[in-house]
Amino acid sequence: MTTRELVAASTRPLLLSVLARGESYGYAIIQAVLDLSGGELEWSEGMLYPALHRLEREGLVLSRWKTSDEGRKRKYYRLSANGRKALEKEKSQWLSMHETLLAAWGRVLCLS
Amino acid sequence: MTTRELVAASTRPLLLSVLARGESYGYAIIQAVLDLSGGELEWSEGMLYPALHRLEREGLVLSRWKTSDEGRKRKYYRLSANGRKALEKEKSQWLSMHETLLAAWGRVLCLS
DNA sequence: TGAGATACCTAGTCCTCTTAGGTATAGTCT
DNA sequence: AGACTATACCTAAGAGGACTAGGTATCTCA
Repeated sequence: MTTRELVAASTRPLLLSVLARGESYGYAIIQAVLDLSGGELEWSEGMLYPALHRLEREGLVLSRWKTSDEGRKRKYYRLSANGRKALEKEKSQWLSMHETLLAAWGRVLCLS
Repeated sequence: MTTRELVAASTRPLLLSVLARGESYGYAIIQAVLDLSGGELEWSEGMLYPALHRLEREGLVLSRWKTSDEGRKRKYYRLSANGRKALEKEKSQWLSMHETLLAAWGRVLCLS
C-alpha cells in the first residue's frame, strides 16, 4: 500500500506521462498505471477524474468525446503544449527530490 | 519551488533519514535538509514541528529537552527502533514509485 | 537599544486523496 | 429474460498535511 502523500506527489507526473504517450481515457489510464507500476498502484476513479479535470482547467490537457469502434462513448484526454512543458517540470522536480533523498541515504544505490 | 505534494511525500522519509544520522533538533534539521537538497528545500517551521510531533505520537521518534554547551535549551529528537523500520519502508516505497516513473518516462535515465 | 539569528509552538486556510456513493451501456452466463 | 460483471463517466463528504501568519523567548553583535 502506497502512502497518501506519495500518491498525491506522483499523480500529476504519472498522469502527464501516460498522456504523453498518446490520447487516452479514464479507464485505460487506470489500467496503464496499474501496468506501469507492476500492480502496485491501483488508482481509484474518485482521484483520477478530479485530477483529470484539474489538469484540464489548468490547460495542461484537452478532452473530447469520441465513440470507439466497439460503439462505446468515451472521453479521450490528450496533452496540450503547456502539458508537455509541465511534464518536463514535474520530471525535473521529481529527480531533484530523488537526488536529495539519495544524499540523505548516503548514495548507496545505483538505479539502472 | 517544489510542489506542495512533493514536499508532503518527502517529509517523512527525509525527516526519518536526517534523524537516522543522529539526534538533532528543529532548527538544525531545517538546516540539514537545506544542505542535503543543495538549497532547494526550505522547510518552514510550520510544517516541521507538526511533522515531528506526528512522528512522536506514532512512536517513530523520541524527544528530550537538553541544554547545549552554549547554554541554549533545545528539544532533541532521535529515531526509535520502530522509526528505523519505518524509514526502511519509506525508502522502499519511494524507490518503487521511482521505478514506476522511470517506466513511464521510458527508462532513459541512469542515476549514479 | 535595536536588529537578526536561534529556538520553540499553534491556528486557520487550502488542496487533494479516500471512501462511498450515483448513472449507464455492453457482454456473458444461466 | 434476468442477473452479473466489466466498462465508463461522475460527484460529495471527510480526513490529513503543507502553507501562511502569527506568538513567545534567548543570545549576540553593533
